[in-house]
Amino acid sequence: MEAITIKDIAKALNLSTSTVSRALRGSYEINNETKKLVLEYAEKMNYHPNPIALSLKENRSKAIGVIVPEIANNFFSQAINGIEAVAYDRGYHVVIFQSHESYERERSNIQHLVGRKVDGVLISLSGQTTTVEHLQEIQKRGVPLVVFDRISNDIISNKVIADNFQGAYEATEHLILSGRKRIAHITSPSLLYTTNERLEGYKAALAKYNIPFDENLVRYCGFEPEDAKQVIFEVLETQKPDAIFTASDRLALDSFAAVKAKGIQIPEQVAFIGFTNLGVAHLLDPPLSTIVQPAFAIGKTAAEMLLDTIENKQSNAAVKTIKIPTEVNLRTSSE
Amino acid sequence: MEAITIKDIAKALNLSTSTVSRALRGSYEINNETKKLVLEYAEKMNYHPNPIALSLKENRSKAIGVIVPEIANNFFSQAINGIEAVAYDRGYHVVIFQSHESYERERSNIQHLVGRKVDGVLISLSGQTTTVEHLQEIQKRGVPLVVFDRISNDIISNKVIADNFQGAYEATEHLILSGRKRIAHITSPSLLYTTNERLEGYKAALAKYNIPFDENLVRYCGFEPEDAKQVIFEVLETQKPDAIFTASDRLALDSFAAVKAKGIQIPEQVAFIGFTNLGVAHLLDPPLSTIVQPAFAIGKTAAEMLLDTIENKQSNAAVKTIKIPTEVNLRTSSE
DNA sequence: TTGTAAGCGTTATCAA
DNA sequence: TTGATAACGCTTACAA
Repeated sequence: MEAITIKDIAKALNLSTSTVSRALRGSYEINNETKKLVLEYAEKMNYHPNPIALSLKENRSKAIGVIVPEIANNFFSQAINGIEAVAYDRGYHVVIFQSHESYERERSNIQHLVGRKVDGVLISLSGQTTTVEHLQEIQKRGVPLVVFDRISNDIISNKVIADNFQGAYEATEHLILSGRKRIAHITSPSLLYTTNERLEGYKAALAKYNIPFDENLVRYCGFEPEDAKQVIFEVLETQKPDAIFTASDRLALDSFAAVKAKGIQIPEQVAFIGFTNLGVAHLLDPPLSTIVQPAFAIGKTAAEMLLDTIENKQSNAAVKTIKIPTEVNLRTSSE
Repeated sequence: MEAITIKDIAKALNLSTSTVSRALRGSYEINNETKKLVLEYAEKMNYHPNPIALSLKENRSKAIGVIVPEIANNFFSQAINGIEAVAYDRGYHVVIFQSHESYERERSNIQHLVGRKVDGVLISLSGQTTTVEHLQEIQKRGVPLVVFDRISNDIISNKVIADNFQGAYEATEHLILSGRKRIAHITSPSLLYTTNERLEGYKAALAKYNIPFDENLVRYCGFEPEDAKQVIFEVLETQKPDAIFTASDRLALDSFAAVKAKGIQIPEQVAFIGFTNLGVAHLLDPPLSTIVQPAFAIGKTAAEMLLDTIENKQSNAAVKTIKIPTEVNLRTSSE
């Protein structure tokens, strides 16, 4: 069951490989008879062009590379879902790598991908990434790049993110309108772009209702599970907030558990949350309001931008940053 | 910033491409001086062999294909995590496709992958797949195959699954030991292999404690969200179970919500559950016991089997099915 | 309308 | 110890 090649067809039909090649791609300069002959034989023998040979010839692979911190994370797996959907429709393959929040691993992944001659790269930066030379490097090589969600101001490229400002604003406003004044904000590391956007949304809502911003109510938290517990207990103890606004499902659940464990009265809680836990937020008591990251749409949009760039190769196109609205599900506790 | 090739090195150093090639791979028949010269220059110019050219030459791609029903599913994204970990360590790339539970899409994915000349395929069958000709086809082409989780008896190949029998047995036993007698089992479609394994585990536990098996307590449920609700309400109404054992996190949460909504007393509930919701099961009231599918280990094991097969090409190796134990977290409600 | 030949980057065979 | 050449599968000038 070895795969059949153009050469096999040529031999069988007593033609040259070039004639067969042209016939297969429907070139106008080929006799209709010959064309039909070739096409029928190819069909019969279940011929498929060898994509590796094509890649070598044309110096492209019809594959795109995706680098995410962790695949097993609702947000990223949803995003990959969106990416795969677009790629499949447009005849591209998706090659996946994880950086595991490591800068070194991310560099290595990039190397692999450019070595593999992917036609473009979609990346969400690792938590440790502070320099973007590796990204500039692939840009210099002419490989199109779209950065999504974990973006950086240092790299000039197309970007896609959730509208974190809007989500944070709406969520904070909801808490204020339900009577809360001391709203703790437990969030991701301060150097992430999204962290800042959320903080600004939070601040803007406070400002609108003339509540002074108190930085004692804000806590930045790394990705280690241990960090979270400490930070949460500490802010609950020392600041006595009357609501909590957390920046991830993990932080949301940890703070929820902390509230329960301490028997503290926190009737309102809001979380930036991933996809799967959506079904659970309203089952908790008090129920969690959620700000759902539009992960699928982000992946889809990023992939579309990338493939458009790859296929049009508009060198004049200006880079842009697209913000996708978050979906805010507000729930008030029935105190 | 075009990539540098062996030819460039040869020209620069006034050598032939074959000499350079040999020097780079450290062939013993090359003068040490020359070798050093070449290696240093290659290093300096940041030379990397073109994997596509290698693939064409060696008729392999150092890439494996993965087909799963849905990426954005905790179980599968965890499994892909395991797959990627192994693949990365062993220098393989992972190309991802989703079947979206569609047989046609699965066929198409397989076509793409063999067309791409992947060195092997990892697949978890779609819910609609009832025939395995497409898999036999790739086996005929000599492409190694490992089926994981959603397996089929019709295909003869290496397989990796969770030990669903053991998990279901332990969970059911736990419910029995906490005093339950009418344990409803809400599970996946009856033709899936795992569904049957779980049912057998459930039955075995009942048998051990002399509780007669009552098929009225068992409900099979498709992947449509609508199916679930109906089935759950119906079994709660008509059968008045005193415990529920569900086969997925979705079913678990839906039944939990149903119990709450109806105000029914179901103090014990157990679920086969994915990864992320783990953190939430104990926060519910009553808490859910969980049977965690060892998704990462399944992916890892499957990938290892596949790469071993690819690299050893032992044609004499008998196929085997590996069962990975589930992790059972038992929680009793404090009635 | 069809064929010949070169080339994509690499390695293997054979010759020098 | 090194070099010339063919080959992997395909496309495309250029020739016929």
